[in-house]
This record gives sequence, structure tokens and C-alpha cells, in this order.
Amino acid sequence: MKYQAPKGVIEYFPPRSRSFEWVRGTLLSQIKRSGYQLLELPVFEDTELFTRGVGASTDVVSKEMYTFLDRGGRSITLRPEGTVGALRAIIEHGLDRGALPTKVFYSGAFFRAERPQAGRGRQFYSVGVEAVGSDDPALDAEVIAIADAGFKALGLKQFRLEITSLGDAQTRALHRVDLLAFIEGLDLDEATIARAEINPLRLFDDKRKEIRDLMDKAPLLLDYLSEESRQHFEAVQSYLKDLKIEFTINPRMVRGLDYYTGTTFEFVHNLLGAQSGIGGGGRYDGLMEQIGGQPLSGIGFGLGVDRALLAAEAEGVVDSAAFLTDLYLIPLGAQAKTVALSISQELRAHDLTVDIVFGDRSLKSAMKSADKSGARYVVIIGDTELSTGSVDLKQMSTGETTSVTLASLVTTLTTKLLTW
RNA sequence: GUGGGCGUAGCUCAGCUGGUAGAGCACUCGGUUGUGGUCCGAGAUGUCGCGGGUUCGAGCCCCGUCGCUCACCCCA
Repeated sequence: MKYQAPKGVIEYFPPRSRSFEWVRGTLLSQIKRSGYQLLELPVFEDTELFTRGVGASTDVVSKEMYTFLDRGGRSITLRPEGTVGALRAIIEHGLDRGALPTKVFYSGAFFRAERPQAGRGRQFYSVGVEAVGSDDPALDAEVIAIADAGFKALGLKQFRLEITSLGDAQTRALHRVDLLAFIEGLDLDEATIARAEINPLRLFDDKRKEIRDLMDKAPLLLDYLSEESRQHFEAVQSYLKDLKIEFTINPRMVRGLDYYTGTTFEFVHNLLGAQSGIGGGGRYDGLMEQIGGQPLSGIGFGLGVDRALLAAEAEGVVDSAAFLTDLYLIPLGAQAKTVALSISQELRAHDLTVDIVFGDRSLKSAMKSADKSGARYVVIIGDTELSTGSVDLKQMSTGETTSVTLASLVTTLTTKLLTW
């Protein structure tokens, strides 16, 4: 019996796992430096949290959740997204009782039982933020700017930011009446009618040209915005312009989660095929109340780490230089190993990346693996070195060696690497 | 969930109209005594995704199944 990973899961292993780590770390560092604090949450929650929060009629809830009964007969669901779980934790622990907005971030695996495809796994990785308790449009701009900065920090260029406003509840109700009337006048096939019944906005992002043409004259939600929503949306746009963040307004953008209101946005990458959304988010007025909290507005985003990595690979911007080993130690003989182990311990305590050749390999093959590891420096420890207490520090890129005492290895190496 | 393509060594793939498996890269060792990236030599590795069927004989044909992939759908 040969075991395989469950269908549709994405696994990261060397050497690509380093790239994954780099992508996630880069996105997270943009978030952390903006004052967001970690929320480490369960990957499963009470099923009802998602049906109420995300919306029972959404595709995500109605046909994509991993739901099961636990041993106590409780209905449990593997989290399909991050926002409602984050808000549940904020409410449960009273994080919204202090100074507002409450700014938190998360990072981890999410689960959706979809048909797998490139960029779409049944377990996928997201990092996200939630800022709860302020309806300041400047906060919308900050949230968008963080995601934008994250993608740019990765070196991505071939993506665009699309934004729109879904307005408030009243806006959507008014628009819905007109949109339904409009759709009723169209000649559509059954499947499309069924989709429209669940969410008429869906027809706006249908990929078929016929439908696109038909929807060309459909009433747009943006034209129904209340004065307040309109001003908020304009303020957001003006902040983004000040920040020199380019965006396009896409009045046909559709979100599959029910909780979105007001400012809504999506980052789309050009080289990813069908699964091109690398991040998205928006405001959610009413969601806090919906799941039992205070009536606070909030805004957040989720960024797809898997897709961001795919995008970075497609653009050829993966930073492989970030993974190099500083020093490779080659011990020759039993006594040398003892010394190598203790030297590595000391160097690592000084934040240096150190690796050792294990096994009794020939010097030649040890040098080969040092070379392949991408080590910047190599030190050989044999009988000579042990008796003199000094080693040759070899710089692999140039082949130059400098003689240093074992005792001063830490300082020598540290200063050399500083100017690397 | 629906439809199309694919599934051969760790990786990329070759394998003609069915006769019982190969290349390149990677890997290990070596090219004399303690120094890598080139070159040369040697070596190891596969139940040809899995299960059935047709056949004297199947990696090549048929069915099923699992998985990957692309599109729909959906979204991160």
C-alpha cells in the first residue's frame, strides 16, 4: 500500500518550500509593520458560525465546506475562510472593548471541497488582516495599501487592483429590485436562471460572451449608491491616488461571500489562468452583529499565499539569494566533529546560518555538497586545524581563503557577511 | 459538481503498427596523498499510478479506479 496525500491538497517540500516561506514571510512583514497583531485560531469552528456569517446560500457554505460531526455529536466545519473566525475570536475575547479599531492578522490553512486546479487546492494558505471598529475611509486605504505593498515587496508587477463599492443594505435592496426586473426580461438557460436566483449579481461575472453582452445594459450597483456610500467610496479613491496606488473601478465585481458591503477590492494577476485572484477583501458592515457582536463596521483582506507564489514564479522574481547558508563546516575525523558541532552552536547563537557535512565522506564530495548548498563560506576542520587552532576560511564565490583562529571565527565571519 | 487532456526511474521525458524498459539531469563512488563549480570513468534506482480484461504475449488495446492538469463553476 502506497499512501498518497488526500486529493487536491497542496504540499510544499524542499526546495520549493523555501519559496513558499519567503512569500508568506514577505506578505506578513508588511502586515506586522502596520500595527496588526497575531490571532492564532482553530482551523475548525462550529458549523453555524459559517452558515450565519458567510451566508447559507453562498457556494462556499452550500457546497464547499468540510463538515462533520465530532465525537460529541457537534457539527464542526474546517474553516473555508478567515474573517468570521477572526471576528468570533474578537467578540469572544472582548478585543473590541478597548481602543478601536482592533487590528489583527492571521496566517494559515483553509479548506474548501472544490474540484482542484492550478492555484486552487482543497487546503490552501492565506494570510489576512481584519480591522474592526472604524468606518474611516482612510482605514480602507491602509488595508488596501498593505496588500499592495506585500505584492510589490515580492517583486510582482503583472497584477492589477480592482475596486468597487457594494454600498449599504438599502442601496443593494433598491438595486436588486431593478436588476431582477432586468434579468427577467432576458432569455436565459436554466442553469443561469438558477444562479441568478441565488445571487443575481453573479451574472455580472459570467465568462460567456453572450451573457456579457446581455448584461451590458444591466443596472449597475454603483449607480445606486447612497450619498454617504458615494462619499466614502470617493474618499477611498482619493487616498489611494495620494498613495500612488493604481486601481481600476470594476462595477461588475462580484464577491461570493454575503458579508461584504461598501468598499470591496480584488488583486488580479495576469499570468495565472482561471484562478487569477491573488487577494481580495472589503468592508463588512453588519457582520459583527450577525454573529453576535457589537454593531461595528470592519474591513479586511485575505491574500492567497499559494497563488502569490505561483505569480512570483510566473514572473521569475523568486528571491533565491535569501536562502543561502553562511558557513559550511567540513570536519575530518571524530574529534573534528566535536569541534564542528560546538562551533556551529556558537555561530548559530550569533544568528549565522551554519551547516555541517555529516557522514564520513571524502573531502572532495564534502566540498561538492558545500558548493551545492549555496554556502558562502567553507571551513575545513582536520588534524592540522585542531593542533594549530586556526582554520582557512574559504569564500566560495572567489575561492579566496583567509587564515583565522577558531576563537575569532565568529567576529571575522560576522563582519565579512555584513559587507556581503 | 460538469466536460477535455494526461499519469514510464528523484526530475524532464523517449519507447515505431502489442514481444517483456531507455536517455539526459540529479545522486553515490573514483580519476592517488586535505579543497567545490568543468571534464572523464564506474555504479545504484522502476511491481511503466492502481485493479481487472483481451492476447501465446501489454508500458503500448479495452473497462474501472485513483491522482494530476485545463476549462466551466468558484474564490484565496
